[in-house]
Amino acid sequence: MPSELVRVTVDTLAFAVQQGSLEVLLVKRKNEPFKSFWGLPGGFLLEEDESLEAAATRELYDETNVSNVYLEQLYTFGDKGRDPRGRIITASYLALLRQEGLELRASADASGLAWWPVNELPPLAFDHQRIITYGYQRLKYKIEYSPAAFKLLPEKFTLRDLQMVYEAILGRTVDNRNFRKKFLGSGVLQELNETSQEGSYRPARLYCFSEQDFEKLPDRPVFVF
Amino acid sequence: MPSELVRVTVDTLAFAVQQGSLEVLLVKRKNEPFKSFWGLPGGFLLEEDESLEAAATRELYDETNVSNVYLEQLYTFGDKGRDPRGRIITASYLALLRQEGLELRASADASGLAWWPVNELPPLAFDHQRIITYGYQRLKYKIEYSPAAFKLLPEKFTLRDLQMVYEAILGRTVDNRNFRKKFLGSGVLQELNETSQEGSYRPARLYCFSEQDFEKLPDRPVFVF
DNA sequence: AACTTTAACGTACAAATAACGTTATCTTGC
DNA sequence: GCAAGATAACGTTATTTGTACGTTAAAGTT
Repeated sequence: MPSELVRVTVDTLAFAVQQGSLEVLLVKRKNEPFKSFWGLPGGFLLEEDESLEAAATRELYDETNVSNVYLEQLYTFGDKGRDPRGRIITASYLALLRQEGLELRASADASGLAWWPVNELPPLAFDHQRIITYGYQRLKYKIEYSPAAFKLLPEKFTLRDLQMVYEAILGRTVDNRNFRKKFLGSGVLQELNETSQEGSYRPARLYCFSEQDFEKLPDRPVFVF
Repeated sequence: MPSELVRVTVDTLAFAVQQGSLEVLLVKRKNEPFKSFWGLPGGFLLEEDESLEAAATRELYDETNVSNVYLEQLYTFGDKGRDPRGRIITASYLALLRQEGLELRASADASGLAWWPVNELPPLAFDHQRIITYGYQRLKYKIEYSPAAFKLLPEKFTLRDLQMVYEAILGRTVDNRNFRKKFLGSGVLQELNETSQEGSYRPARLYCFSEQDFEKLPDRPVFVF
């Protein structure tokens, strides 16, 4: 039983919503291959016994200074020709980031680090466009049957903030009144005794999401609009 | 940028439905590690530039003689300790098999090859129980929003056959009349001018599924019962 | 106090779901 | 040939959910 050795990388597709736009975190490459192209943060598996998710976490931290994020495996790409250096398999991960408190910092082997709107991406290195397309689709499904959207929001948020996340991801507007009704009736929102003073009009009530309360619900709510 | 080399395997979780029972195809291992344990058909990535799916197809053929099947990537496991030989990453695949025309044949390095009911599995090698649990869950979701169930049926089948596939996978009975209504109204079934003479009572009409017709539907049907 | 803007609540019809009942068609056995 | 038994196939109703709207409330601004 011959066991060929393989080079394995991890790549992380990190999303955040800012001002109603769904954005992807990209790194500008300083070295070949794909020098000066933008790509996903990621890199090779290192030490013996480093798990895939640990490698994704490490690379994301090294290349962007982002830590403590939600990570979920997307898909593993191993097609011939996806990397000019030969067969390199990559395990891709999805990360969902809260905008608040991020302090981006590029690593030494990057010439840039920036958020890009998911619908206005530059030409990308490797098959990273494919990974983004795949992960974007996954995210669209995910917010419909899981509370993933809350991972993109600060701890306290208004119903409007929540709706903007859904609209940014779905790429369309949803009916404001039906949106409220469904979320308020689902039992996943905890009403706070605070209001937000964002605009200069009527302040909106703040809510928070409780993972524990969510788990206790008799059956899983669905958030389709 | 040091690039550690990694051993990579593929493992395939093959399902079939027989007599109303959802079964998993397992191989009894002749060699260490986990000698004489049952496990999923699979093995190491070989030649340079063999894709993951190609390797899964090859291993499934070599170890079970099964070919021409639907394959879909499940998840890639790379935890420390999942293989006693050290860090070995495995990409797992889901296969859906039609019972008809299968000619199982074990390879030389197996001491057994058999179908096992998904709910009565023996102790399994590596983390294969985890892969099965994961893939079983995926299959449950999959038949609700895709025509995956048809991949487990012969080309011509009765509504009863179809319902038995759903019940075997969901692990519960569903209302016969609502089941018929939803499928007949969904537009995915093509009625044939033939009947099935299975039992010794009233013959049932045969249907077939057309992938092309399915694609043409205005919106995707959902098969939740 | 009137105006503007966002927040929050409410209503009506259509569609889908879920839980049932009934009729039809075949084989078997008398 | 006909009743019995079993599966196939069609139908009905109440309830829930979805969808498309209209209305009122509360803040700041002028």
